[in-house]
Amino acid sequence: MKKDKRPPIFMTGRDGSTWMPTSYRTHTLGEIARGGSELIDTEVTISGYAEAIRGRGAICFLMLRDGTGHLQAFLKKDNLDEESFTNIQSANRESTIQVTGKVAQKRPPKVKEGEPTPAAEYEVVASSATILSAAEAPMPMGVTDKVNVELPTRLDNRHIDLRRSHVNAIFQLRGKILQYGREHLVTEGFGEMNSPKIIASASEGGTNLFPMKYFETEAYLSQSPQLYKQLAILGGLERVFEIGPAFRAEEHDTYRHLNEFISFDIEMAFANDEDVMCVQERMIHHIWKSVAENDQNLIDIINDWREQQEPPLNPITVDVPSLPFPRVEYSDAIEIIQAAGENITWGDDIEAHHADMIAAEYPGFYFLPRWPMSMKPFYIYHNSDEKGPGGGQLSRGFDLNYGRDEMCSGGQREHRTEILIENLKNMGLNPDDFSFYVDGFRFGAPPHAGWGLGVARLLMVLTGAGNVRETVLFPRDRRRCTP
RNA sequence: GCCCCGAUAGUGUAGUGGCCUAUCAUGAAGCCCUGUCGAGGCUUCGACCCGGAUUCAAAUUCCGGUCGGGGCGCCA
Repeated sequence: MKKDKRPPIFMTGRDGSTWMPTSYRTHTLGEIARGGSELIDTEVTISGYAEAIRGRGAICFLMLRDGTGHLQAFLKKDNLDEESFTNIQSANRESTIQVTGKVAQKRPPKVKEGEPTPAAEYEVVASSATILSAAEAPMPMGVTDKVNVELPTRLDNRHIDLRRSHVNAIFQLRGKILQYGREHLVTEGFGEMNSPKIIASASEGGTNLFPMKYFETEAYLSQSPQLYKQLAILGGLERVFEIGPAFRAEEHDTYRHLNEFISFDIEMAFANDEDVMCVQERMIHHIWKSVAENDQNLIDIINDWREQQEPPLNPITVDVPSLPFPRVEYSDAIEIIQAAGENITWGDDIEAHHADMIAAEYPGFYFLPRWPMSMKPFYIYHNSDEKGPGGGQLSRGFDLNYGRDEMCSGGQREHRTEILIENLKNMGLNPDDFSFYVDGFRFGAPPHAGWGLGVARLLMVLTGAGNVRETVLFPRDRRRCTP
C-alpha cells in the first residue's frame, strides 16, 4: 500500500486509543468523521464494510463502516478508472472496500427555510477504489435493515449480527468491564491466575459435570475454579483472581443460564465474607464509574438502537451505585418475602420471584449474606454461635443480586481441617475423594474468603439486555453448540 | 425432568376451510432521477417444516415426526 507521507501520526481508535496505520488504511473512519476539518485535502486510504451503495448514474455514494465509525466516500465516474467505478457501483452491501482519495467537506444538505444548518460533515472523494472482498447476496440477515431479527437467527449468524452497532457496542463494553475490574483488583494487590479446566473428579458436588476422555481415564470439565483458588491461597499467594470459563451440565433453559460461562473469581487470605463483599462493591463501583466517565459513547449507541425499536425501549443509564451496597441478611430477606404474602420458611431457597420482592425494597445491587449452612457447600465457613431465628446454623456465605438476578455468590471459606471433613460427611460426600483439597489445609491455613461473579450477567445489567445470550458472543446452551 | 407455545420468500410478518395464482415490510435484480442523506419513483424475483388423515376443497382442522421458542424445576 501507499506509504503515508505524514510524519508518524497515529490513527485514532474508537475510544481515543491509538491505532497504528496499517497496510490497508492510513486513517480510521471515525478519525475522519470527527476530525475532518484538520484533514481537508489530505490524501487518505480508508477501508471498511460497504453499508450502502447508492447511485446508478455517473456518481456513487459509498457509505463505509469500520470499527470506529461511518464515513461516506464519493465516487465520480470521471475521477477514477471506469472498471473500478462500475465494480464498486454494482458491489453488494457488506463487501469490504478500500478507497483512496482526498478528504473534503460534504455538500450541506438542503434545509427548509428557518431550520438550522447542520454541523459540517466530511467525506472522502475517491481517486481509486478496490473491492477487497465481495459480499454475496442476499445476506442471511440484514445489518442495517429495519426488520427485526430473532435471536436464534442472530446467533446462527453472529459474525454478521456483530456488525450491527449496538451489538458491537455491547461486546466492546464487555471488554471494558473486564479491563476496569482487573484494573481495580490490581490496585488492591490481587494477581491474576489460571486454574485447570480439566479435572479428575467433581470438585464440589451439587452440579452435573460434562464428562470427557482424558487419554485413558475419565475426566470432567471444571465447574468452578473454587478449590484451586483456595489452594493458591494456601500456598501463600494471598490475593488472586481469575477470569475464566466454568461448565455446568444442567439442562436449564432460561434467560440467565448457560452451560458455559465466564466467571470472574477472587480469593483473598486473612479475610472474611464482609471483607470480600467490600472488595466486590468497590470493584463494581469502579467499573460503573469508569464506564460512566469513559464509555458513554457506547451506551449512546445502544440507546440509539433502543429508541428505534418498535415500540421504543427506555434508554439505559449508567447509574454509579453508592457504597456500601445494602446487606439484606438471609433471615431478614425471608421476613420481607413473608411480609409480601409468600409462603416461605427459613431454610427455603430464595427463588427469582422471591428476589423480586426484595428488589422492590432494594432496587439495584444488594448483598444477601448469612445463608443457612445447610444450603451452602461444604467449603463455606460458619461460626457455631451464629444461629437463625429457629436455631438453624448460619453460614458466612453470601450472594450479590441485582433486582431478581443473582450476579455472584461467595463467602468465607472453612479453613479448619476437622470441620471441613465434618462438613463433607454432613453433606453426604466422601472426604477421601477430596484428599487433594483437604490435605492442603493440614499444614497451616489462613482464614480466607472469595467470590465468583458472572461476567455476562453483570453485562446484562449494564446494557439492559434481557437475555444472557445477548451478552455472550457464542453462547452454549441446552441446544446450541455452534457456531 | 415438567408445563405452555410456535414453524409462511434471505430476514421479519399477515393469514382462523373456498375471496391464496398467499399480505406487507425489508432484501435482491433491473430501470428512471439524483451531491444523495435511514434518499425517492417504477418493474420484476423470491415462501406455506416433513409424513399421514378428514374434506368437493387444507397455509388454515386432526394425528405422528422433526426443528425451534418461552417459563419452571434443577443449578458454587
